[in-house]
Amino acid sequence: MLRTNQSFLSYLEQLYNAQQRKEDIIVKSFPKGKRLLVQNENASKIMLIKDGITKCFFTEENEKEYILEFLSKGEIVGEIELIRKVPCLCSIEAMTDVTVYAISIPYFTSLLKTDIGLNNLLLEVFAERIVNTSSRASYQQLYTTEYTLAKLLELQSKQEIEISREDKAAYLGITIRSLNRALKSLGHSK
Amino acid sequence: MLRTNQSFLSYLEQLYNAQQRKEDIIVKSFPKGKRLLVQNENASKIMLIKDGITKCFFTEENEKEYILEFLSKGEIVGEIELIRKVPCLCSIEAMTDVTVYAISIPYFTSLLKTDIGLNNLLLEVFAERIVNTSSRASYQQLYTTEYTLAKLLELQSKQEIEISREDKAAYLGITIRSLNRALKSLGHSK
DNA sequence: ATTAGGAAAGGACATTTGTCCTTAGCGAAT
DNA sequence: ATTCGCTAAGGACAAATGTCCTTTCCTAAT
Repeated sequence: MLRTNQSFLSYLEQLYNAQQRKEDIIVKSFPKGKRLLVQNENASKIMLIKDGITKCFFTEENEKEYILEFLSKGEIVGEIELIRKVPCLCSIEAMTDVTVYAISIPYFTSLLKTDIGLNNLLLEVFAERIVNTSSRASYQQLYTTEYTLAKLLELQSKQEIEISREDKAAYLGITIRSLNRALKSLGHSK
Repeated sequence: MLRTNQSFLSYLEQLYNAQQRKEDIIVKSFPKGKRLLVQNENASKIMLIKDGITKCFFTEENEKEYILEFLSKGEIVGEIELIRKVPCLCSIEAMTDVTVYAISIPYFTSLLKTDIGLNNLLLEVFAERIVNTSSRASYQQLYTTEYTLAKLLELQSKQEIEISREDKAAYLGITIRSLNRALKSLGHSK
């Protein structure tokens, strides 16, 4: 649920340190609450999270939010949009202060065409995401809220994140009211 | 919903015709109803659909099915499991008679490490799948059944597939009973 | 300490969805 | 044509979820 990717982070640190001109990859910071990417807008950079925690979420036309995943160290954002040449599918918001490696589009494009190591790393990331997203879609449809909430709480307790009730509800795709009921029936009344 | 990929198909036809030893890629057939991959079993080949229509679905522990997508010409299966080195996440079943290019694991692995063209094709496929799966997960959670059913019917009418009621329900993650109700309220009573 | 304002939690009702069982519809065999 | 048997559709009730509004709780100001 809180995704990280140490090998991708190492790979990018290497690229960052190796560059002569310090223009292809720069380090950027986002304070808590700021958005790294905004849904429907064009991404100006590909970013790889160096530190901090973000949430990746859709805002549907009916104003409801749906959180896809929580992204942390070593996770990349904006690359899907570049590959498919479309505006941002979802927003990425800093849940803590965040720093990123911001990679220029032309540089990243050239890497895509030449660097098989990057390609392999990306394939692994994508494979992982497909597995997560699709298996979550499946069990959220087919199981009760209580079951999926229990799974979320379990995952949360294994990691160090603090997830607000709003975010829990948005992750489960339910209302706060339903979340409260489910929490109560799981004995997490407080 | 019915996914196809002409460029990947052309790419593979080229590889198939180019091979000296006719062992790396062979053509295989599956009659309607047969499974190309079975959930939780290990895939012995990577397959690319040459002709026919398949469905890709999870079977959850509570016996319910959830259809992720319908795959046709040029779509690849088994590659995610290879990349992540895990057994099949879902089953792929032939909805019509199907023929595939079956690629040996060692050959595909070597292509992954050397062929940037294949890597780029795969990245595009993966990006597409992530977009589809995640945006579907989002609106299935946040919109009414009627809305998503209407979307399914619309997509179906644009393509040439016949989808049974069971499969429609499995695609929407709802029961047949709910599907019937939704169909009636949309005026598709028959 | 008291009170006012605002946000979070919960009650009540409406709507949706699932389960279970009955009824209707259809094809095959006689 | 009639009946048997199976499958699909729908009714009735139960459970789950959403909406709306009231109540409770917390904080800050006096």
